[in-house]
Amino acid sequence: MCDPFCVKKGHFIMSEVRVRFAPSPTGFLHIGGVHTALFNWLFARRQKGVFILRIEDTDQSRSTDESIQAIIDGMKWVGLDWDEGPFRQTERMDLYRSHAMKLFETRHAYWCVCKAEELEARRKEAEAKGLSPRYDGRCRNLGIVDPPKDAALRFRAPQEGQTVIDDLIKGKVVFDNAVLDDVIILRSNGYPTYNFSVVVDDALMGITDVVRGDDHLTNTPRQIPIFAALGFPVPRFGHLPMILGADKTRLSKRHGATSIMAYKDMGYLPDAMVNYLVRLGWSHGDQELFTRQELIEKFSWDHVQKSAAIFNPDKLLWMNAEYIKTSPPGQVAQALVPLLEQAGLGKEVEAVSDEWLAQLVVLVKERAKTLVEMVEWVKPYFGQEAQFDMEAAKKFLTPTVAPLLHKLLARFEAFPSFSKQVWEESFKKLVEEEGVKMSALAQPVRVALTGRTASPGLFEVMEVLGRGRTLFRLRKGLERASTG
RNA sequence: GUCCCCAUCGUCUAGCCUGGCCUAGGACAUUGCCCUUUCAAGGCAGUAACACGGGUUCAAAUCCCGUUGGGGACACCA
Repeated sequence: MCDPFCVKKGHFIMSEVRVRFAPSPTGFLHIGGVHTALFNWLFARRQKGVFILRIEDTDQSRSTDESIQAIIDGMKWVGLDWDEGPFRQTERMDLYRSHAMKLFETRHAYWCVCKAEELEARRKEAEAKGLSPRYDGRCRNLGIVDPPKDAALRFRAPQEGQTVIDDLIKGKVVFDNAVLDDVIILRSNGYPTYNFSVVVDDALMGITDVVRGDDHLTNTPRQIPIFAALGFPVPRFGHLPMILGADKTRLSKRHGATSIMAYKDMGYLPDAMVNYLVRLGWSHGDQELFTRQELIEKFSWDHVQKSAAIFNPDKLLWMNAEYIKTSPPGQVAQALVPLLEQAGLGKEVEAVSDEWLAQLVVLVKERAKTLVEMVEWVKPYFGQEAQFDMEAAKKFLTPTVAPLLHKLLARFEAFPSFSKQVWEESFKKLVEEEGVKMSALAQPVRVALTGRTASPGLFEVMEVLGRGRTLFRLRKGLERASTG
């Protein structure tokens, strides 16, 4: 085994793939973040490499511990497990400072005494004149060696030649170095800036493939010269297409929920989220549904789209419905329990078995597109009595149907135990004998059993309810019908 | 303003690299029909796209150039 960087013919032949997801903890983990994390994770798992979680919290004013927790919770929920970390950049300050000083010593960096306000004023002025809002290089050749406390350190970017990226997704991208700015690498408060801390960390953590959002593409030519100046090998880069809202602008709150945990609360299954997100920018022929294992086996950069994708909640909803229908019922039931408790059914849930809950899921899984919808579908099956929907009862539990209902009840009561087939036959026979339409009896029974006009098949409902409760509810329904 | 990226149905995409098999396939959504004890689910069918203009070629969705359109970046944010 050689170390992470084996150099061969000037290219890096990696013994092991090492990738990272490096969010900044300034809010909730959003859909876009999960998307990038997912592609990195898939690549790592496919290559049997290492997936690292790194928290980029060098912006003290915006980073919070709650956000870090939100990132961790979100990652865990979608099942993207990391092999190293979470690392926090604020715990690695010495590393950035020492490397920054190394750049200063090698004259790759210089002190800048321009004030932030001045800089902004100059930038605005340039913009007003229609010029590029770049740093004018004022301090570049001042040769400051003994800087005031509030000086910032700038990287002396190359001004000539080109920087070429052989992007994993976009292919060859060329930048003229003339457009490069001398970026600040150490702020006047001593904290490193993003473009510097990423380079130091990506190098020190042995990241072989830097895969991030499209919006970082123009950061890459800024970072490559820093790798070089520090004497580090340059990793491969890959820039993923962005996720846009329906109006083709960057996905944001305006487009609805963007926090991954909001989808958990809305009753989405993590596997459905992952499956939907992976299809945003990646494909494998015509296949839409993938198991996690299939994803790992089939993932490659070859079929990653170059263009941005629009987030389509309709398709996500469809996919969630697919997962609800096809996931193991016990697993769905487990995910449903917290939502049932939230709906105030904690006691009822406690009173039933896991098996019965799974049976309940099977009963309603075809009609619920989310777990939240499923809670509504499942409510009528808890408790002894059915909660009548007023209008439904008024319409179907009328004195007219009472005699019919009475006859049905009598027949059912005669059976010592429940049998779907036997009870259904008996039901149909009665309908035939009475010469009424199926629905004339079915709807009143449905309302009696569930309190509502829409439900799964009558006999499946009875099966879940059991003989005792079925008879009980039928009697209650008859009572209601008789009194009007 | 400068630089960079992108461009197939409304949306996600297959096909593009290695031109002909494309009268452009699948999925979501949508429309109609079927199934049906309700609501779903399911089945079948339909509407719908190669941004535009030039090349190259016997042949272009596929290769080249330009235009247009969209997106991104240009902070002591990440």
